[in-house]
Amino acid sequence: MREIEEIVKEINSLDLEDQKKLLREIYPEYFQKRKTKRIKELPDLPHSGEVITRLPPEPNGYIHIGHGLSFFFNWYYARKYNGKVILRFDDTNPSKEKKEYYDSIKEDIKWLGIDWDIEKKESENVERYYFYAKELIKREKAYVCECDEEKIHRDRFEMRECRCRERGIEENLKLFELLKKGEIRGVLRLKGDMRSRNTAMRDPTLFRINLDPHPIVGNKYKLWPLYDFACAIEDAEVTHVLRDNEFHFRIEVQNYIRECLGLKQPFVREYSRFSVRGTPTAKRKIRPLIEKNIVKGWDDVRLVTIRGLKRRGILPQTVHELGREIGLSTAEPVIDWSIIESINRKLLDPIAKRFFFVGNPKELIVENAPEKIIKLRMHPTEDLGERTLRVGKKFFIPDIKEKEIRLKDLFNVRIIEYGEKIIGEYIDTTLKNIKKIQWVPEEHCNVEIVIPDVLFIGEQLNNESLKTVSGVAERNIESLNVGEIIQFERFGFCRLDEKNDVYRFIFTHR
RNA sequence: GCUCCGGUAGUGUAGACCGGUCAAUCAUUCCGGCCUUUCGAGCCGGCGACUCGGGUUCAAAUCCCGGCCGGAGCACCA
Repeated sequence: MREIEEIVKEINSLDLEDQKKLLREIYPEYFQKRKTKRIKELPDLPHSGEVITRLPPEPNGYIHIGHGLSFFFNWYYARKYNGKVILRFDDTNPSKEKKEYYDSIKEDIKWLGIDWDIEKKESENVERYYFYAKELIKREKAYVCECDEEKIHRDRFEMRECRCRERGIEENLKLFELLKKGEIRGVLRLKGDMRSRNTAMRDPTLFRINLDPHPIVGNKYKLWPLYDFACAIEDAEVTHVLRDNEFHFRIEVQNYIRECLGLKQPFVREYSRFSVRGTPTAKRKIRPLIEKNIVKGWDDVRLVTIRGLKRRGILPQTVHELGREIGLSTAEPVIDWSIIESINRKLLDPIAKRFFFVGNPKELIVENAPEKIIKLRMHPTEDLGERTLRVGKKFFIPDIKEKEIRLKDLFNVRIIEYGEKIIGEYIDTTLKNIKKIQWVPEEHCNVEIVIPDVLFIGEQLNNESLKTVSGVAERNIESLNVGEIIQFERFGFCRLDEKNDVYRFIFTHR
């Protein structure tokens, strides 16, 4: 070993060039550039046997891109390892769940291109939670506490154990039955560790009484499990839990509950919550914006709710790609819209039909223009079919200063007069190196394009987060269906949102 | 406040676990150029980063300690 040290010392005493020279002689491969081009994939996870993951939405609102990414990760690994996906509604709070959201969430998940093998609702599993609760009581790991909320709080803060903790098994069992009937006030608590540094471990509440009717099971139950308990039981059936670090401190609790009950422990992997710059995701932040009419609803195109993204023209696959890009990051990513747009553009470019559109148009009259019917490709390189345009003397064009222009794909025009209308004269069709402009023939559709921008710049509300451009487009857009995403050449990708006298589009991105 | 977690170009990300192919990856933004009957796509090039300070070591983005900054949690919500 001394020899090695001496050799290292000797080599280190050489200067860099000499070291390189020496290395070139004895180990030339070192200098060959290693190509590390690889497609971005999510890292492997430890697994053996069947893989089961879960998507756990609470049916209390619309899901957003954060849920979408979380669902994507869980779905991705289940599919990668030929496992199963459980869609599980975490609906154990009768005061918050709403019937309508069960379906809307399923629609949104389907739209994302994410499927599942098993669907369940925790609200339909309450008897099972009761069973395990009694089991915990029998193992002296849980007790009924009749203290009020405030005292429980204080005890927790002061790390003091409650006297309710000393009750015997039989009494706890009896009180638990009364709790189920709602005949006494109180909660079921876990015998955790009141001195734990993790406050979540200080005898957390497992069940509480809630008399509100539940959208699925109505008034069947008065005693409802809390998140940690229901989740601990349910997650014993999955092998991999991928979730954001909001739940970091609950892992210890849930693991402990399963340990007490002799249930299996899933593999847990956490990642950070992420956000999109200038765009709120939290319901409590979005709701006031809706109430103040700053955004138009949960599907507002400036939001990153799944509905908002869909309306804007973001493709489901873009969410998948974004998931691969960010990965199970433990930093706190703040995604720029440009990254979403760039991914989306690459996916959209080969499949979006092209049409002509002119914003803020001016009229151009070309007196001696030959009337004709022309055919144009729907896409410059892909085979998406053709479209026809009938052209005459009258055109709509953007405002120009040039003396000579070429109407793209048509002919050259010499400008004679600039006024309210522009008057021009037909030259010829030979391709010249002059400015090519977009145009729309006399037969046109009126178009409005809504252009979204970020809602917030820093903490400041962006007053110009929604702009509108009016203009005209070729009549061929009449054949489009609402929801189709096309490209208005030299303007950008747009999604048809509404088809009336005026065609309303949402600007997706350039 | 307390407890955890994190910090690589403007942004996202690879590398870190296992120190030496890192003179640091890929993408995005921005800027040039090429190509194109789209200002889109594509191609080529450019700018641009290891949070700071100490320590360990022949050698630190990588290991250790501390500061700074950011985030999360601290419910009879999930």
